[in-house]
Amino acid sequence: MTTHPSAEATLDKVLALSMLVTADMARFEAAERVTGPRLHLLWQLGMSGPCTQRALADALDVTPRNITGLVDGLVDSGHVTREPHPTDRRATLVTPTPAGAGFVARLRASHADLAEQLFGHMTPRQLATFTRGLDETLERFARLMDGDQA
Amino acid sequence: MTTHPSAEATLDKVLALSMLVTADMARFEAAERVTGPRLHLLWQLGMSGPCTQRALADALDVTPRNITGLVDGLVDSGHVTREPHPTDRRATLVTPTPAGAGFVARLRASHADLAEQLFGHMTPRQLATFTRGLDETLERFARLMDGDQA
DNA sequence: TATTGTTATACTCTATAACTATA
DNA sequence: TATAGTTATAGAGTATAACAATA
Repeated sequence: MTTHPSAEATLDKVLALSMLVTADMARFEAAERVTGPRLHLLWQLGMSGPCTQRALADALDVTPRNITGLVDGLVDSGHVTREPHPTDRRATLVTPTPAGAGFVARLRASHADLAEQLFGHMTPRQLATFTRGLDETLERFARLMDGDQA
Repeated sequence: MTTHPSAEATLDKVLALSMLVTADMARFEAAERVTGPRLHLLWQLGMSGPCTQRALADALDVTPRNITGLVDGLVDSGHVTREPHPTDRRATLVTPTPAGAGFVARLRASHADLAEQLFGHMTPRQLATFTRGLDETLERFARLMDGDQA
């Protein structure tokens, strides 16, 4: 009954899934009154712990000027504070407030919940098979990008 | 050797794939000097054919005011023109120029090429298995969103 | 009255360039 | 001299609200 899918049909489904994940994230952002780039910064901060704006600029791959704006917004919304760097008086340590830490915790919980909703029903074997397909695709992508740079 | 992946690890890989696809698209946009939202509009226009700004606003799920700005930019860059609607003098028909049509053709070719690069090496059976995993995940997502609305 | 698209206004994200304070 | 962060300036995308022309 099912004819074999074309590579293009499969890519379309990857894109569709990507859009749905993005939409789910947008819902979380709207509920928490935090924009995408600010969420990204908070997520990074949750992984790294308090760090300089320069480090955030490198991690998020945006300009230092951009980080200034994002941190300004997150200070206004009460998610982070700027603390003095203990040894370098030029630098500031962007530090989560309790509200900011709570946000990151909810974000992590939401992430885990989505994973469970999407994949929790699969048997370990099904999940392994599907994940292997993802791994292969990610590898192909890595090779593709290496090739284009060379 | 491979322990079974966790649902969360699999979701992380879906997100990683999503980011790579987005990065690939960004490269195309930069090469063509067209921004993401304008590309989206042109893609939609390629599917629908010439249509009103109102129809584009509905299709892209943005405000009519926003479409005005996007079309302004695409008129400036020579990708579309505003033509009078044959029967409704309030409306305009956003219409691709030859340059705009060429852009959409290149976008489609790029899409097909990426699909081939990512999935062309898989056997029909492997591709079918992987695609089935995607289908299941998309279905779970659909159910999840229905449930949240109810 | 309702609809199409625009003007007016405002906010966020993004970038480059010039500048200050510190290393 | 080099680095961390800011001010200044600019452009794109997004939204709401008020308005004009037309249906």
